[in-house]
Amino acid sequence: MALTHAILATLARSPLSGYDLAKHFDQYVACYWQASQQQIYRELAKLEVEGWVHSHLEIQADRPNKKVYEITPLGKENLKEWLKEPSQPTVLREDLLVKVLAGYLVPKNLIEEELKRRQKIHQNQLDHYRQVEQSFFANLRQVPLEHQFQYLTLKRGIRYEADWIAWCEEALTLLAQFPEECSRERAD
Amino acid sequence: MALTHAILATLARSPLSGYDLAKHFDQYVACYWQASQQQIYRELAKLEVEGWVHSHLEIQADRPNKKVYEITPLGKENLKEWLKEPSQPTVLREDLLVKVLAGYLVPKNLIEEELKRRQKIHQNQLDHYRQVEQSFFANLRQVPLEHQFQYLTLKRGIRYEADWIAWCEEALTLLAQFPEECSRERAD
DNA sequence: ACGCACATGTAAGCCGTTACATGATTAC
DNA sequence: GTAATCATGTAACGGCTTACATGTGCGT
Repeated sequence: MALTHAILATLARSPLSGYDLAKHFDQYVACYWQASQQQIYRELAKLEVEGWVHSHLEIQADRPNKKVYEITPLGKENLKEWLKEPSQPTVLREDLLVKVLAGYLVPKNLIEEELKRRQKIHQNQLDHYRQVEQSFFANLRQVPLEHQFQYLTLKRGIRYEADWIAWCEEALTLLAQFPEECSRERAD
Repeated sequence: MALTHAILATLARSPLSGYDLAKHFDQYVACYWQASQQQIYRELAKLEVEGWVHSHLEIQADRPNKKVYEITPLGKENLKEWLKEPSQPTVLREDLLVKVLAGYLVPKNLIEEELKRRQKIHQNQLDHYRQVEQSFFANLRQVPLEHQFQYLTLKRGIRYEADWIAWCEEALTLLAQFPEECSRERAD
């Protein structure tokens, strides 16, 4: 399981509370690892039992207190060991493609609208990543090494979104050439 | 849940046994929906209870008998209804990117090797998809409509793999420019 | 005799999703 | 006063993975 290591890898860069981790994940890690707040809290509790992280309460005057988690030397060792293991490509499960596969069963414009909707989602995400790129990685050689590695992951996110947009465009073009007959219902 | 609909969508094209479904998934559906044999068997049992598919035993002389599943009109209605619902992008969970993020903790060549290994995996998959493209979709306008839609999904798979390869290449190039210091261990 | 492809399942455990629960502080 | 943000959790359910279990027929 790798949520464990996604959290360890993030904490290795700087200590964070569960809440801040969740926000960080949403902003920067989402392009390759999505996790809910609930998952993160549960996982942190486990990690602490294992001794891979430890926490201390940070008293805040103006806000609710927070529990800040830090990676332990043991946790860091564990993370390094994990880095050495080969990793497998993710299993893919993409609803939209299943819908495209069965698209001949419904009116053509239904699929077209769905493709356009989807294209916009990826465009928004791409815009977001590009903005992060501009703000934090404008001059790559002057940022700390950790951030240079982070930049590689951001690049992956950028490509991923751009690739989706390109496919949507391509699919829409091809769809336009398909015969209209798909919109007709058959008796069955 | 959409394994249900991935199976219905496949059975809508032609009846298949659980075993054949699993093989078909591996060959053609894997680029957007991966499912194990176990999942497929279990799901088929559920689908039959719901009345969305029904099965009959096909006696085979030279091989073990098989249970062939067909979609029912009710199942097809259900599938069409599902097609009308908007779908969300998949959640991503990519180990390799977590490893890249924490890559500064281990010797540089370790990450490089992993990237090269990964690039090969995607190259192999891409080669496979291109071969499917050549064999089945050489002249798109002469294949039945169902296959034209399937072609769109294959195109997604092709892009996906090509995109991974391109990113690996890019990441390797950038990595080569990173300082060597990452290979040094720090006292902590 | 052995391994492989064909063929169908069960069971345990883990992980992720969703809903629920609580409570403080800030801004309007 | 009420909505939003900050902050931390618990509980139930369901799906997915992994391992196990069983058996046929073909090729070598």
